[in-house]
Amino acid sequence: MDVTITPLVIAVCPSLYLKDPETSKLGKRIVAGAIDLVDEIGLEQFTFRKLAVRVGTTEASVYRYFENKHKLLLYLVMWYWGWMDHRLTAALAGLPTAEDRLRRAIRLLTETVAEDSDFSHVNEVKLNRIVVAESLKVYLTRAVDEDNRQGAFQYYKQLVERVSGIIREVNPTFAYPHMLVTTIIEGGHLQRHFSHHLPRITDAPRDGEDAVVCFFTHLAFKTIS
Amino acid sequence: MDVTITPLVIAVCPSLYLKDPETSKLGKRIVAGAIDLVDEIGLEQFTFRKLAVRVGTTEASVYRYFENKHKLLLYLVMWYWGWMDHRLTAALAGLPTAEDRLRRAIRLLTETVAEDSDFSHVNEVKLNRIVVAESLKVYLTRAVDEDNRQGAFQYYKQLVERVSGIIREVNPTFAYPHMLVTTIIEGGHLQRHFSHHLPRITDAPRDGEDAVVCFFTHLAFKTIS
DNA sequence: GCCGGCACAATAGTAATGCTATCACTTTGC
DNA sequence: GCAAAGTGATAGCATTACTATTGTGCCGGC
Repeated sequence: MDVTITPLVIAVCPSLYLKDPETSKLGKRIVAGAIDLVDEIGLEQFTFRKLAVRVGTTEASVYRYFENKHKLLLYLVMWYWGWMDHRLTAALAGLPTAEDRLRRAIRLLTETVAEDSDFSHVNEVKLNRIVVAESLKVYLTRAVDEDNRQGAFQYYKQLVERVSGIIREVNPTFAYPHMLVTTIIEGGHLQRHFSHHLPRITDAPRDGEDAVVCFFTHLAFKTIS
Repeated sequence: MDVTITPLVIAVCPSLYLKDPETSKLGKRIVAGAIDLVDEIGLEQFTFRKLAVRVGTTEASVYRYFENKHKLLLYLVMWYWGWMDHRLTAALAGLPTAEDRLRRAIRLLTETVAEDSDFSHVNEVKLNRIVVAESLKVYLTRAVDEDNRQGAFQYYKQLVERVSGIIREVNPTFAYPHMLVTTIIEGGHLQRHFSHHLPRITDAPRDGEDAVVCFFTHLAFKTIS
């Protein structure tokens, strides 16, 4: 058996950084530290000064890698979608029917990431929490159009396109595959967030299953049927 | 015919303001000015100093009404949900079947607000755009739990509860009515936002209909069937 | 009509944040 | 061994978020 670990290379759009953090030790410490710190204190409280202290460097050095905290968040979120796209591809490879693949994809997209793959300096469990709690802010900005023009959302679009393709396989006449995919992804995050903070506007799980996964699986298959 | 205009009184949770803006001329100018300004420049660029200049008052005076811009946004968003709840109640009153009422509710919640009712100092068209573009930030904050404990989200919860009730009328065995409602509301906003800024991850409307309204109506009825 | 209180204007000021600049030292690549 | 690049250290400025102080006009109560 081949035990070579495929080096997980996720090439985030260069417009998101000034200097590629993957190319230096400090860069990786900055990314890893940012994930720790945003997960701990939230994006609002997060500043480059605090990050610098945490990582044991200076504010100016952080600014050599990232323009500002919005770009850094965008970098993290798009890294996540690049990673998720790899994961998805691997998980769906062996599945025979489009229905199976769709079911598996929805599960992967809506369930909580439970274990750190330890491939890289990135802690995927923490990153998943960040994505759930903060990633929508990446789109809800005046800078969306500019970021979009620079190709920042490429990995996200690619993943949405992939899952839309599966939906079209299941039902070629369904008119809204993209809207369904983004509704599942972002709706999943939101329901996860609500279940922690505003439980009264969500619903209890049935049969000990994960309510979010169940709900969106049910919703998807019914909607495209 | 009775031409008395019911004065639209929306009592937003007192924890959201320091001094009720409804009780003074300046308070109303602050609220109206905030809606104009956030709609124009977005929440990120919005500051109390700019608002004060726009309204012709001072920063310190604005701070007498609202603690900070997050609370002010929360005030605006909850005013919107109070207003929407009134609207919904009025629009559903005459409809005979639960299906009709659900269909109407989904339309009201997902379509764009096209005309300013002119009842008040609040411009509902602009406020609707603000809610679409910024309201999710109200929940995606470390302060959610505290805001929630103070009852800030009351109007939102009330509206979710009302629509959930209709869903239960249509299908009493459906397990996830709340999740479905919040998915429709917030998903609707997000799709509307995406259609303006990231059209490639949405879908074109069919038959000249509004794609967002169509999609969520279809999704809802299929999901609960 | 006078008085007290309130709302607001005007101004000042502090601390934190976001971001830039400079310079010296060290590591790395050739 | 040298040039170039990367980093640390420090300083600094503009803006933001928020608070405090003081004076003035207005309004209602007596």
